[in-house]
Amino acid sequence: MGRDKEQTRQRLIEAVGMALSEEGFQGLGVNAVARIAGVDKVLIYRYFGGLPELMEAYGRSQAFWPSREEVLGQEEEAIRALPKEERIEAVLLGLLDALRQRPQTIEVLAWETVQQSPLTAMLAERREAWSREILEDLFADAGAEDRPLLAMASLLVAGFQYLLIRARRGTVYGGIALDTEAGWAEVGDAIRRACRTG
Amino acid sequence: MGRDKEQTRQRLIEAVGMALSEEGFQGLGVNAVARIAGVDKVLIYRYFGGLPELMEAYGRSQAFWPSREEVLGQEEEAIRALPKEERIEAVLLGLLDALRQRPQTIEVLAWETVQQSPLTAMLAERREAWSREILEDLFADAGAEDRPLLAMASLLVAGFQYLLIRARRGTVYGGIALDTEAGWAEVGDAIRRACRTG
DNA sequence: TATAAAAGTCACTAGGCGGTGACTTAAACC
DNA sequence: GGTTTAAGTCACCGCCTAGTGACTTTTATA
Repeated sequence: MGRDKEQTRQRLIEAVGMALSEEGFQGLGVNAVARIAGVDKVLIYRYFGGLPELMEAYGRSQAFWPSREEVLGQEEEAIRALPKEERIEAVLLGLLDALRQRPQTIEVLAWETVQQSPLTAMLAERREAWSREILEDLFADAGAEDRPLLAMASLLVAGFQYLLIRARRGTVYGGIALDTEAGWAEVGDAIRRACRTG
Repeated sequence: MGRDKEQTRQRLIEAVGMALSEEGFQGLGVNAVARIAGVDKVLIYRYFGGLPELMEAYGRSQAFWPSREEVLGQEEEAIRALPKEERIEAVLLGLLDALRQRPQTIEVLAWETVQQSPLTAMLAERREAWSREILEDLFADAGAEDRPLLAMASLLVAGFQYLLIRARRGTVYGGIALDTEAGWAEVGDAIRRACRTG
């Protein structure tokens, strides 16, 4: 390959994503990333300062969290017209589907549970910002009396995120088969059931 | 200390628990465990065969999951008389409280999400067996039509387990303050709300 | 075209890890 | 009391990691 600093930077950033999907965050180190990028590891230090900064660049380059359109689909206006409970339901189901398409996000979520790093901190902050944004956008009509509903929504998100994390390696959790579509359909039904509350 | 093989074995097993609570499973290795036990690491190999086997002994020595009495408290008979939804609610709230008292269990749960090992497989199997047992014991009257309710229960358990895992390092998740009693009260309310469903 | 600056390579250090063989020391038993 | 056996210590190995300094090669520019 030619000598192109910007391209090499890009290769390194992409290598982080590859390392993450191929080996998980466990096998993430300067040596592995450099090897995957086909580049000398010293360039990680020269171009980024170190692995944490490279990770941060990777974090910035990726859309870890789905857009509102991706979560809500085409029927956004219809969803806005729904009562709060069903709106929550639609958001949660959309988010679950969107996250199932994002193995790298799941990997970083798993990472967040065991390590503090600039990347995980940034991602956590983004996630909180994302939920605040969705909240203000779709639930502008929510008041203090709706706080329990929103707390339940957070609990449900926590639940299926945990299941997504476990599904990477395990196959069953609490009787739910995480490696089958039927199992995830049960999860969807459980979300619906929890939201249909009064 | 005197030369007492059994006592040294015990010290090593306890050291695993200490290492787990003090440094998390990340800082878990033969060197760390031996240092904490105040013992030479070679004894880990001599007495157990290696770290995995020592971990297994630790796994066997610990009651990671609370007993039925611990989850249900004194009012077990009263709970048994409740309708299924409220029974589930009582079990979930009891389990949440019990797990909050068990930092080592939380640590192992976090571990399970990132590593496959004979030990984590064993612990996962135990957890599944535990929930099957509770199910058969407290929900013997449940049929196929109650499966959605039980799936929701699993999702809620997954949710608060994830929050417990995150609470070790993070402080807030989805707007819930994980480092305050008020935050956990919100979680409890969310569980109640989800169970009060038709 | 000569030169300077940047891109990329290579060899090395220091330290932590899991794991092992050879040793010393204490206890148990005849 | 002397000998055997097991408990515990120590020094070391090979491997992998993060990180660095010195080197070569290419490119751009004067």
